[in-house]
Amino acid sequence: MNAVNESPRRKELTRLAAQLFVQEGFDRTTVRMLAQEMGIKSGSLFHHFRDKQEILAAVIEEGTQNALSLARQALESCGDSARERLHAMARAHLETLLTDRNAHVVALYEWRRLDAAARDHLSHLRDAYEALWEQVIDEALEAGLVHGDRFLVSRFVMGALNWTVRWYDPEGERKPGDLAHELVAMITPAAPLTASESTKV
Amino acid sequence: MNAVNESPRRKELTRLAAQLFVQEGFDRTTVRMLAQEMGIKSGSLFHHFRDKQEILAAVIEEGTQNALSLARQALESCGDSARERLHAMARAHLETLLTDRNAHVVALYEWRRLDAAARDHLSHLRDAYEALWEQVIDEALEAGLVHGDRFLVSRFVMGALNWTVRWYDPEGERKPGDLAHELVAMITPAAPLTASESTKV
DNA sequence: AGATCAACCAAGCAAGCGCTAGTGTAAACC
DNA sequence: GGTTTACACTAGCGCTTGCTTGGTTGATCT
Repeated sequence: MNAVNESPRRKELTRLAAQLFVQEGFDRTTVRMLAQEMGIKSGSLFHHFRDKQEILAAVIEEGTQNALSLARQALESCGDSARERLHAMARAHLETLLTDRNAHVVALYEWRRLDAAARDHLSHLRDAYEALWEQVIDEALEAGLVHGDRFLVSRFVMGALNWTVRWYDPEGERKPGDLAHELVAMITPAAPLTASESTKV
Repeated sequence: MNAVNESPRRKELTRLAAQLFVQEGFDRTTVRMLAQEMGIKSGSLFHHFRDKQEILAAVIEEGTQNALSLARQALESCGDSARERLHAMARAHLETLLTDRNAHVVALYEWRRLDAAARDHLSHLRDAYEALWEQVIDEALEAGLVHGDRFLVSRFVMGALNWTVRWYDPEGERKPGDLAHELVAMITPAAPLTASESTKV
């Protein structure tokens, strides 16, 4: 009912909605489908969410919050070198893309379906996340680890990472840490790895 | 009427549809909106296309065909070095992303709305395009221009390039050639440019 | 014991959807 | 000169959509 309400029930419903939104797309997912997946009738759905849009906003907010806190955590617990921090960010990004896959796919594909108010609110969250990235990229540039335009490098990196939802297979052999390692290796001149890059959580 | 029909009229309608699909998304674009944009009534639309899905398929096919032929052309008219070929591919990719922006955004975002038959047909086209990329990436790897896993490198590069539709401003100062140059520079160890990279069409 | 409240349901409304049927008309073809 | 073809129209069918309304239930609080 309340927009700020974060009851466990609502969280669970949000998780189910995310799954359906990924399977069918937001527009093709009807309130009746959502209700059935949740084990209730379509009318009851509007007790938890004001309207369909609010469900979408809840899904995206959940995913973005998780990404943000995971990234902050990763930066706190990694080493100080620019290379380690870059690797930690990439790895955190890929890990949240894996664990909250549905929410992030929805955020990437259905962002435009948000109404103006929700988009405004959520873009602040996203900006906070991207600011972390720009900071780490800046450090990498200053350390001479990466070369090029600050704006372009961060865009290219974000693109490479976000594109992974298209082809990454969580059941496969490659782990998020491996992908992060390969990406960092690709954009930096060859240099020996520090120990923490292959072991740290 | 015919699916293979490529009358100028149909091409123009396809172009208009692409624009609307980008603005509103495929599902939210009604046949009445499409018809109005085309200056006809909604019923008349089904003289040109069997159903709404066929319009989507036409939009995506148009864009992919253009990308494919532009890429082939670029590879034919560029130098032989791995670096030049990589740059030419990236530049061609960005140029078609610019000139056929609407069609490509639709292809990226609305692919899943295609029915099985259309998806099957179009995925062959897309595979042909991606094969060109893998070939160029292979050459770059063999030449020692780029290091890393063949599969991952091509995915990362495609991601970085396709992500540009999110932030690239065609009115800005950066040209497709500049972006391609920056990308190639980012993923290859520092090396002097050949003359053709900054002048060739 | 009475009041409150979250959570749900049955029923259905008004609007909009993709698409069809049947018709008109002007140009192109034999 | 009659037939065909391309392209457009009007009218509306059958269905689905997001959402509302009014009411029931069972747990919790006072």
